[in-house]
Amino acid sequence: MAYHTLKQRILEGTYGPGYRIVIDRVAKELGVSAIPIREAIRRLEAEGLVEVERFSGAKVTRIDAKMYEDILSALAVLEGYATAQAYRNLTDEDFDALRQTNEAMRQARSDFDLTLYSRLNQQFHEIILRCCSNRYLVDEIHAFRERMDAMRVSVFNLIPHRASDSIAEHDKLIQLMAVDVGEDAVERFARQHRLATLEAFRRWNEQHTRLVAERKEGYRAPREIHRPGADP
Amino acid sequence: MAYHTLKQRILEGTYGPGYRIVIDRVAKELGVSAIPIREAIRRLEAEGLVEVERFSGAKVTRIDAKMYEDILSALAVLEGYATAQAYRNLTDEDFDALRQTNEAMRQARSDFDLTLYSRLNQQFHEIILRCCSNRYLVDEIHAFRERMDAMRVSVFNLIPHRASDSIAEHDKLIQLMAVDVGEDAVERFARQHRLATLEAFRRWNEQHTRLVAERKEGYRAPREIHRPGADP
DNA sequence: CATGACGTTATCGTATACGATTTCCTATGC
DNA sequence: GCATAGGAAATCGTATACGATAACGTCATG
Repeated sequence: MAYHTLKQRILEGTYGPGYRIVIDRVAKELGVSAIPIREAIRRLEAEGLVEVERFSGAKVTRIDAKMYEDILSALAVLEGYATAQAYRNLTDEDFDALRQTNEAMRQARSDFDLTLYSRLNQQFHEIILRCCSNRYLVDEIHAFRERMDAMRVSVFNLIPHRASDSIAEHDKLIQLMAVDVGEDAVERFARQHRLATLEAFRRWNEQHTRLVAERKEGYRAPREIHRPGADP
Repeated sequence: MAYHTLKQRILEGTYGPGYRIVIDRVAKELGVSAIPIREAIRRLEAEGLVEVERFSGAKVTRIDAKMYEDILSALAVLEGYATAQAYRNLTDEDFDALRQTNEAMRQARSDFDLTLYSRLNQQFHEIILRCCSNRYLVDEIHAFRERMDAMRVSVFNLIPHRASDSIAEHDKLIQLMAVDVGEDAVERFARQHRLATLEAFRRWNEQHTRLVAERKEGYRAPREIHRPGADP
């Protein structure tokens, strides 16, 4: 299906920011007409992943550092609240899973296995989020995270992970939830945990001075030369 | 344009929850082919306003009381945070505008002019929101509010407005911001202001016992009878 | 070399046509 | 009256065709 293919390519960075998706070319490549491609692009547009300009087609949305920070801080707020709503629903098994996941993260950091580390980090937060009964909130958080992950792959892939701090903070969060210090304190800590990533990003961004979003300009599809008599 | 027409009809309640949008009929009515209608529906799908089932077309999303509450509480969290981020950017003119708007709301309540009251209430919060520099957050809040408003029109239009409390709370919020009691206090108050609406809704919903979302079933487009030889 | 004009080509947006699928209506049986 | 089956009609999903528009390449000029 066209939608899933296009979305995946955007999320994994094959189509970088600013890249112009040529509808006819994708249609030909996937063996369908332009209509389902156009429908897919309308969905992606509504999700904010592409921008559609009339008669010019769809470009992958370009993200600057400001927007990255804006999304990250909005995400911090929602995650903080969701964690506070969720933690009293955590079972003993959940707490065990959290501790094991964080321990595995510690090991992944020692092994310098970034891919595993990231996956475990997601898993850690997912254990908590799955206990939040506000499904709308959870869906929004997932959508925000998806956007963040896509940006990270294509643009901000050199941001330091601050792994040591994260793992220690997970330990602290587990403790706060286990002793039930109250929703306010849990919310504040969980929010700050995410906001610390924002602070790390800001410091990194200032050091690098240039506008990171300008780097790795989206790849423009090559233009096929048509000559009368030439093979298609 | 098809998208705007369809969206407006959903937002103003012409198409209620569960209503099946018949693509060919709308296309004929608007004087276009089915293709732009389908594209519009894909956008609305991604926005959560309709649900698309393969070969059965699009139905306006049905909302139950739980989802209404979920959205409302997520909105409360975001609005609280946005207000805390915005208030130090408010000018003297902004504060004057807030006081005037709240005074006009007081008058509208005395006149029992619900439409004006609601418009002024939106205006009040918009004055604050426009001073929030996190544009992503503001866009999300607008999207949430849009969903809430659509639900209110079509399903929950008898919810009490708790006007007296709201106006008093606006006065208090203005005061808290003016004396700069700190972001935490402002955030907490602004969040609670919205959550009070949630509590009012819950009380009202329990009193009414029945599942409000079942009421006012979406209107199904009438079926046109085709007979050979009949005029189109 | 840079810029602007102009023509060609690629691409976009959507109408029409048509096969696939679901919905709806009618007939029949209990 | 109600349930079920079957066929007709409505509707959906998308390929193809084609006019509208932007992108691109080439050429002329300063």
